[in-house]
Amino acid sequence: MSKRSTSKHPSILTLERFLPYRLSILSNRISGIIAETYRDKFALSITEWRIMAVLGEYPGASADEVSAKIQIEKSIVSRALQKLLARHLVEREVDETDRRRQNLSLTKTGMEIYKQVVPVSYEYEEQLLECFSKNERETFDKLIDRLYQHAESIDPNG
Amino acid sequence: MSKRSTSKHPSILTLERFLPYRLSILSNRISGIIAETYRDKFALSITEWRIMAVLGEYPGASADEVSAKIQIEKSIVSRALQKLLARHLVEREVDETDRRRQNLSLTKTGMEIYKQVVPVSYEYEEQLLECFSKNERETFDKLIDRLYQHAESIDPNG
DNA sequence: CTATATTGGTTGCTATCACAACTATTCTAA
DNA sequence: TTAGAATAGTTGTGATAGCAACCAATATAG
Repeated sequence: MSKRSTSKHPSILTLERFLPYRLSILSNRISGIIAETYRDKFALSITEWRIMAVLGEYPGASADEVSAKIQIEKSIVSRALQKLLARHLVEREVDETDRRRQNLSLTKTGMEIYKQVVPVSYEYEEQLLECFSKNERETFDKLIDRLYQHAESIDPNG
Repeated sequence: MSKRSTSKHPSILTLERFLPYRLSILSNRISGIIAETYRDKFALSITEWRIMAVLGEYPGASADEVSAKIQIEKSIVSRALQKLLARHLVEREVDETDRRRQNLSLTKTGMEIYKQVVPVSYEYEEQLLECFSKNERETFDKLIDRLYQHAESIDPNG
């Protein structure tokens, strides 16, 4: 517990130096740029693209599995899927061994789009990482992963 | 401009290793935890808190300045402000030298809340950074800032 | 001056998100 | 078996985000 209310911190919060804020701004910026590209070039939202990305990696996944994978509410996945189905980028078939479940996969068209988006994404990532040396990339990678692991273990009411 | 379409990248995108995705997940996780605290303990949304944080740092700021500072659409700031005004956490007065402008500041109550939220925020940040050494914190700091600077310079249609 | 552009701020509209309720199917345990 | 819990997925609803249109005040240019 070891929580004390002595003033070990400043009494004013400088937003620009506050880690959660900075990560949020950074992430918004980085996602925003690529979201624009996905939208303009492929008419896909980030969520839609993430669903397709999962299906590219794991064909036959269920909506629930996709939802868990990309950490997006299943209702949101459900509605995004409706659009992808309507555009025939994704198809689904009822799993015969468990008729609650629907196995999802990219259609031929969906796969064509997928194959176009993948390199664009990698190019963008590459462009971002230009500002780091090889060493820095590895460090950044490691630190991000560690922070994520650590954050997962934090109890909001600790 | 030195863009090649030779397959220097894999043909499948592994979402979990894709930087923009990882940053987004990380940021969501980190903001999500603290959002819960703000909501439960102070009935504030992240946006509302950010507005208050700016006003704590810069009393007398205008809605436009707040909006620019926290990089949130002015319409969203406007609506969030309505709530803060209704709860008497923030007050505003028309600037007499420019009657379009309204100078915002925390009320007495708002300041009390502010003083409670600040240490909670710092504690949380501290808790997050536990997983880094002093050196790693500095490195992470530097890399984040550099990446942000760099991202700002990227042309989406480059 | 006065027409026009600019700026600070609000409002309308639509899309998206979060959460809960609901349907249908399958699993579990008496 | 069969009642109740669990699971896959959809839908309803309210809150928030993002964009554009808008109003009012001010600044600028002819």
